[in-house]
Amino acid sequence: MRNQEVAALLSRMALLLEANGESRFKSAAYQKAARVVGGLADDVEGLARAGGLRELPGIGEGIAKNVEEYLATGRVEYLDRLERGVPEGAVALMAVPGIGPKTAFRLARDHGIRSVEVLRKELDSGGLRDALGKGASDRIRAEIETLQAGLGRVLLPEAEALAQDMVSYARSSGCTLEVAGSLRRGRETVGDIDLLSLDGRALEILGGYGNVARTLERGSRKGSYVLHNGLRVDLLVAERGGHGAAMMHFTGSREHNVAMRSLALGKGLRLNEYGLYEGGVRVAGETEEGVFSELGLQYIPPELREGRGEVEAAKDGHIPELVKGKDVRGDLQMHSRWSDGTAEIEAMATAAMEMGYEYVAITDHSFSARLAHGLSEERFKEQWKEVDGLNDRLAPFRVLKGVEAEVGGDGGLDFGREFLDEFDLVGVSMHQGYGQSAEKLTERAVRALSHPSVDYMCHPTNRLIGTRRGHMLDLRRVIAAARDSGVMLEIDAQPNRLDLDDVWSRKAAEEGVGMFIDSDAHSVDQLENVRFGVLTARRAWLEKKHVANTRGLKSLLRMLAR
DNA sequence: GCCGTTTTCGGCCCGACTGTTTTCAGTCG
Repeated sequence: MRNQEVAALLSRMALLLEANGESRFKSAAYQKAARVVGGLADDVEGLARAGGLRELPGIGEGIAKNVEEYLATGRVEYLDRLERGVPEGAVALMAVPGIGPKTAFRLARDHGIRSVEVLRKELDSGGLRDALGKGASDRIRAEIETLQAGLGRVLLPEAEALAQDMVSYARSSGCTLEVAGSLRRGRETVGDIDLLSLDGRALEILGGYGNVARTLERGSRKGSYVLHNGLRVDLLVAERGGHGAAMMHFTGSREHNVAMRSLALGKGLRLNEYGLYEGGVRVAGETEEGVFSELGLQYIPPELREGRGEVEAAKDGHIPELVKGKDVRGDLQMHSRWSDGTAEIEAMATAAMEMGYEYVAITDHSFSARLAHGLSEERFKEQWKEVDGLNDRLAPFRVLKGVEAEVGGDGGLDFGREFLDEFDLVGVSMHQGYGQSAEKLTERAVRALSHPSVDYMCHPTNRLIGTRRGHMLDLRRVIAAARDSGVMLEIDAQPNRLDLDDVWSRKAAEEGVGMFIDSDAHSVDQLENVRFGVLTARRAWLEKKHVANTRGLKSLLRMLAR
C-alpha cells in the first residue's frame, strides 16, 4: 500500500502551495486530500486503477490527476514547478512551530538559512534579531529546542497519566480541569494535551505546576505550556453558558469541527467555541448534547469525531450504540508463567473473576516461539491438568485451554490438526518474517486462517506503535480470508499494539468478520489494558454484536464449536 | 482545488495570541 506515501506527497504540495503564496484555500484542499488518503482503508493505487479517486471526498479532478501522475511515473510535474518557486530550505524551516510560510520564505531567501540546524546556530549566536525581533527570536529558539528534544507523540496511557496529574494538581488549588482533545477521543497516540476549565485562574495555576517547563503564551482565554518531557499542553477557559460548545471545539478533531460548522452554516447558524448562534443570539452551547440536538443531530461520542462520516450518520440517525467496557465478558488472550508471562494461571484467573469476567483463555505460546519459551505438546498436556483442577474449583468461572500458535515460514502451524482440536481455542500469530515481501506474508496469513482448527488471529500486523511498523500484509485479503473461513480477528489491547487498529477493525466488521478484544496480558495488572482495546473498538464504530467476547460463556462455546 | 437543500460561481470554520502592531499580519489549533 502506498497510501502514506501519497498522503505525504499531498502534504508536501500543500506546504509548497502555501510557501508560494497560492490561495490558502487551495493549500487547505491539498491538506484535506492528504488526510483523506492517509486515513483510507482501501489501497489508493487500486482505487486509482479503477478510476475511483474522484469519488473520494475532497478529491476532484485536479488532485486526482496529480496522484495518478505520481503513481504512474513517480513524479509530479506541478510539484517540481512548486519546488522551483521556493527558496531552498524554506520548507524544512516550516517544521518549527511559529514559522509559517512567510517567515520561512524570508529567512531562506534573504538570510540564506537552509535548515533548522543552521537557524538554531544563528539564533544561538544572537543573529537574526533585527530580522525576527527579540520576542520571536526567543520563542523560535525555544520551539527548536523542544523539536530537537524529539518527543513525538506519546502513547495514550502515558498522556492519560500526565493529564490526570495536572487535573489533580489544579484540583488541590480549587480549580477543575477537564480533558479534551485527542486524549478524550481515545486516539492511540497523543501529540499534545488539551485541557478545559470554567475557571480563569486555571491559566495561572497551570503555569506554576511543577512539571511545566515553560509557558509559551498566556492570554485571558487560552494558554500554552510545555512539560519537562517536551509535550505541549493547551488550556482553554470557557464560560459556563458556553461549556459544551468549548468542550466540543477543543475535543475536535479539526475535520469534525469543520464538518459541524459547515452543517451549521447550511442551516443559517454559526458554530464557534462559545456556542451555536442564530443571528446574534446563542441558541445552544451549555452542553454538547444541546448543540447536537439544536443542529438536528444525534449525540456523537468523542471517539467517532474524526471526520469519517459521523456527522452524516448523526443526521440520518445512524450513530451506532458503541461497545462498552462492561459489555466484555471474558478475555481470550493472555500468558502465564508456563511461557513468557509472570503470573500463575490461578492468579490471572482470579483477577479476571474480580473484574467481573465469566471466562478467560490462557494462550501460552507454541514451541517455535523460542524466545517466549513456547510449549511442546507434552508441556501443554501438563498445563491442562492444572487448568482442569482450577476449573473444578472456580466453576462456574471457566479457564479455557488456548494457544497462541506460531505461524511458520510457509504458513503451517507447530502442531497437527488432531492435537490442535483438543484446545478450546486456537489463535495464530505471526512473530516472524519481517524481511518477507507483502505477497509472501499475506500468503502465510491466508493459509493459517484457512486451517480448520484456527479460531482467531492475534495482533494481525504485529506492529509496535512508534518502534516497529508491523507486517506489510495485504489486510484486505486477510479480512476476506477471515470472513470466508469464519475466523475472528483480534484487537490486541496492549497500548503499544492496538492491533488491528481502528480503521482496519471498522473495515473488518463491515465485511462481517467477528472481532475479539483481548488484553494479551503477561501479568495480572495488564488485564486492565482491555479498556484501550475497547476504545479502539469504539473508534472503529463497533457495537456489542461485532465483538465476540461480549458473549456469555455458553454462547461463546457454541460459536467456537461451529 | 473543491463543492452545492442558498450557489456550477463564489464561497471555503472561526477565533485567540503575539508582536513593537497604533489597526493588523502571521501563525496556530
